[in-house]
Amino acid sequence: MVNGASKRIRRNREKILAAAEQVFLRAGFLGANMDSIAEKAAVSKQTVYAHFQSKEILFLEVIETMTGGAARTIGEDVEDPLDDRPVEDYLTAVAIDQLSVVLTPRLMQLRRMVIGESERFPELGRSLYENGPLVSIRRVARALARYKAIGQIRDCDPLGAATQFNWMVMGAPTNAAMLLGDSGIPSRSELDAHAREAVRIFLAAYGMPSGAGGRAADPSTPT
Amino acid sequence: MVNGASKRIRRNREKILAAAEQVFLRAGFLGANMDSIAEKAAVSKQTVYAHFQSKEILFLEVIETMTGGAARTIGEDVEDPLDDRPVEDYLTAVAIDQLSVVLTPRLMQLRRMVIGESERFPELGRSLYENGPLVSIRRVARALARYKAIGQIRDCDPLGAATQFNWMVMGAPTNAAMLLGDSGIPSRSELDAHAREAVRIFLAAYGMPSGAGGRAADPSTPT
DNA sequence: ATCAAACTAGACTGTCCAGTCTAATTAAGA
DNA sequence: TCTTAATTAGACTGGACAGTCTAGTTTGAT
Repeated sequence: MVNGASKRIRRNREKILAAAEQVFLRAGFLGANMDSIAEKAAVSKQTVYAHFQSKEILFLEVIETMTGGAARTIGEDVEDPLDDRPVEDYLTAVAIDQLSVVLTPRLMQLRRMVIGESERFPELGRSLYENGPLVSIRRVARALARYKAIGQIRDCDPLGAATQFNWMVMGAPTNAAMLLGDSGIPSRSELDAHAREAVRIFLAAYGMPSGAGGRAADPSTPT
Repeated sequence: MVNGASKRIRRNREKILAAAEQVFLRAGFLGANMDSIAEKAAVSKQTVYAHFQSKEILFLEVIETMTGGAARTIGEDVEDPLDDRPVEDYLTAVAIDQLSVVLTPRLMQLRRMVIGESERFPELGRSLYENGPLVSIRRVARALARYKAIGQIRDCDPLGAATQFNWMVMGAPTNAAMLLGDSGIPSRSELDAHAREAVRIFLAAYGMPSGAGGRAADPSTPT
């Protein structure tokens, strides 16, 4: 080959990363074992070590890749509101988008792993926080600032309001999923209802008193 | 001794449990090692095994004790509102109480541990969920039902509203603490402000439109 | 004072596993 | 086709660690 990385090399690398992801997510760093990763990747143990110098390096590579990947996925769907949707519609769309991207078994397992290993690898926790919640919150804050400017929501600190909104939407389902396992992940329709209820509450507090964008608050159909 | 368990036996048992708690919380189940538990307890390894037949049994004992203990602590401070405090005062007191009980390094470490081991020991996750969030939520739901009956909040599903309230209060700080470590635990005054803001938002959505118990919503001073 | 139960130090066993080594095989670019 | 880098199976080393064993010591109830 003329310059580095033939097809086979890249393919093996991917196979190893995929296998390692499965094994690490299920067993954690200490519980995982390099022989089973090699076996699952259908590759010799030697090849694993040819690609990644140590268990720790492989682990970090897997987690960082997943963390970054998740960050990229969120926000591809709902672009910032350069359009002029009413706040309620925008917030509902964002909420549903986030819930359906984040509340998957794969990402919930990642989150459990990172939390569990956060004593051993604190930087992973910080990275997941900054690539996850913080990205979403900042995006919503930007939108809220714009909605505030055009008088669709009250005067408030956009970042603070966005933080509140974020955890009103994500708090209950993520915490349930953390402690109850993947069976704690709500169904699509539960998730939808939850998003709408969160938006309703948020706008009752931050929306305009009555006129303008926000419809009057309707306290029926709670979670 | 006349009947079982002399002082020494109980004392050793406590020493072992205390040492095990420290070691397990720091290192997790797999990362912990029985020799260091024995050493930290200032007890021989043999004695550890005389009290607890295996690492797993000791681990479960430690975690279950902590989980139950935490549940008992919450709610000792704020009794149900047999008194006739206004909703706002009651909810604020509950929020501050919960935040200050739950957001301690020790309980946050327990939570991280349980989440991290929830693949290996799923029952611990369920137990922590039922002894933690669920207890608080049900307590608030009972109170909300009463406040609804006396017309201090709107008509709503008390359990759903209590769930919303719980995660508005606990969502942001616990999630931050999970991923950012104990440095993510907010100070007493941040915690206070956060509790008040959560109550404000909650009452904007669930409180009575204007008169009665809830003061008019005031959107200044967000998180 | 006696004696049984609890405890001690520390050596020991068996298992698991990260990481290495070897010698042979395969594949792909020139 | 030739050559070189990548890969393979599997044996091997060394360390960590759960759990046991032994032989002797302390403790506390009677």
